[in-house]
Amino acid sequence: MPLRIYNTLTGKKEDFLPLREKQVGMYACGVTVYDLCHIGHARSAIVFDVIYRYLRYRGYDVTFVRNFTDIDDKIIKRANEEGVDYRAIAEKYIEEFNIDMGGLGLEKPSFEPKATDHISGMIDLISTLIEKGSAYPKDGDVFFSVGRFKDYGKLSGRNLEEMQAGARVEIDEKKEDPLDFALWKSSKPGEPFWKSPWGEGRPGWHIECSVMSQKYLGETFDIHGGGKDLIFPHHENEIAQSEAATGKPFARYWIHNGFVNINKEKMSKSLGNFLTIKEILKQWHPEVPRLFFLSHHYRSPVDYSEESLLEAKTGLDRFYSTLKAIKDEIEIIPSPLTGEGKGGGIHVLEEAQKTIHSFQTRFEEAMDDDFNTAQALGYLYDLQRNLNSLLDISKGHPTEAILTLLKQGLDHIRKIGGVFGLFTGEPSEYLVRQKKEGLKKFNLSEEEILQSIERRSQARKDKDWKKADEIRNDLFSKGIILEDTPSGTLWKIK
RNA sequence: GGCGGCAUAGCCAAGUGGUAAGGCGACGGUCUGCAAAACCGUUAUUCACCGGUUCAAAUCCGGUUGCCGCCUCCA
Repeated sequence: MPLRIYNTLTGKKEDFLPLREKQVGMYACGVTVYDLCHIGHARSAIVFDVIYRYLRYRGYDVTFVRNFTDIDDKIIKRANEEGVDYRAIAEKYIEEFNIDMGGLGLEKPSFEPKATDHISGMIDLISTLIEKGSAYPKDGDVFFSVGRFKDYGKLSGRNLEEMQAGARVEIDEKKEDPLDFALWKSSKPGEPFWKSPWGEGRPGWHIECSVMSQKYLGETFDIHGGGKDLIFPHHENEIAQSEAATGKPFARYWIHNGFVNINKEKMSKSLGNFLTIKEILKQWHPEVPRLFFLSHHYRSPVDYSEESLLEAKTGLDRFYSTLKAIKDEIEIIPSPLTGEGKGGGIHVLEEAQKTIHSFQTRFEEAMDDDFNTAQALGYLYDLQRNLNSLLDISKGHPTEAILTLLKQGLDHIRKIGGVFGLFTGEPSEYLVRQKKEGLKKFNLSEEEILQSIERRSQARKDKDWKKADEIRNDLFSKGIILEDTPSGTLWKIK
């Protein structure tokens, strides 16, 4: 069964057949570096990170390009506000981007080109477009003539008449048609500029992606993606420029991720509900937002809320607990495998066997269906429940059969974790980290807790249940939950 | 005004023709001194509403209502 991808260009799920067998060229629009990245950038980045990882899991050799827009009106504005050179702004926010995305556990793309490193390529492309009659210079600016590109609107599903009818486009005297867009903008005094055949200026926004994608991936390549908001005009314009210049199809599969709302409201600076990645990472383990996003289909809008993130955290905690329990069972148990388990485990064993053996197929089926990570996670929860059942019947007396299944299950979780960027930490370290952060939050010391546990253990030995329960309730009110296990009393954060 | 999307349990969420995954929560049970954790069970005869097509519809078609996005910089 082939991988199927929903293609914005056709509005349908299509079999994914790359241009060259076993190789994929993929371009994702990155960010304009004039401010800190927010949770919406995080979603987009995570979506394409997982697509990148899954394609490689599927055996493709993937060239993944993600650009930086490092020259643009907003950057210039910011630089003016802060009284610094535009390059200082760009550099600063590229650095912050790298810190944030690293923090989220994103893999590095194959290439991360910057717009300003490709100005001459843009000038060449613009020249070609002028030669071919698709663009026209006017007083130091160059515009793309939308009316002369017959396929204009094919990505966003609109036609020229409609757009002109409802046009809210700024009327620019220089444009032959209000829908035409700038390929090159002349610079005003004091603005950064590059020399060009049309005078000093800077590139328009869309041209950079056409140039950089084609430079690293060829004139026609497999996948182009970004947030839904980029469909129009950005990606529409990229197609127009590129195809008008080369006469060949540009990107073959267009993938767009849905938006992030915050508490049911669109995230925007004016509403003041703008969440940066730094704020998220201060509050949550990086895999929490990841699990949260992957619990939804990448094309659906997603509502970010404290509760949803907490739910994701609960899920992540459980996975790590299961992972740790499995490791303990496999590693710490002394060798003679005399165990009989608890008995009555035949049914559990068979059930688990079925789930574990079919897991990989089900995972791949889900992912092959337009990267249905939510479905895949459903299977992962199934797997986890079965593994916990095995642990339950094993409890310190694993049989060969149980150990084998536990190991297979562990391998599966690890492998899927590699595709999803989840469960990358050592379970025990993850759990310790959760505890430490919880202690800080509740302003408690571990020593204090251990002393209480010690006193309670003594009370329990004395069968002084009243005292034991008092101590436990006291800790509970401070945010600590106790678990009595055969190997002693454990504690965790509420 | 134009274009597009969405509506599935208390909440979150998969599911595009074959009889409703999964998670959180809640309740009951096993275990436990009691709990916690884990496991088992229960929690949508039904997928916004009304029609239609079909042997069969959450899924397809038409209509209604409600929400959202895009058309301007935006992940």
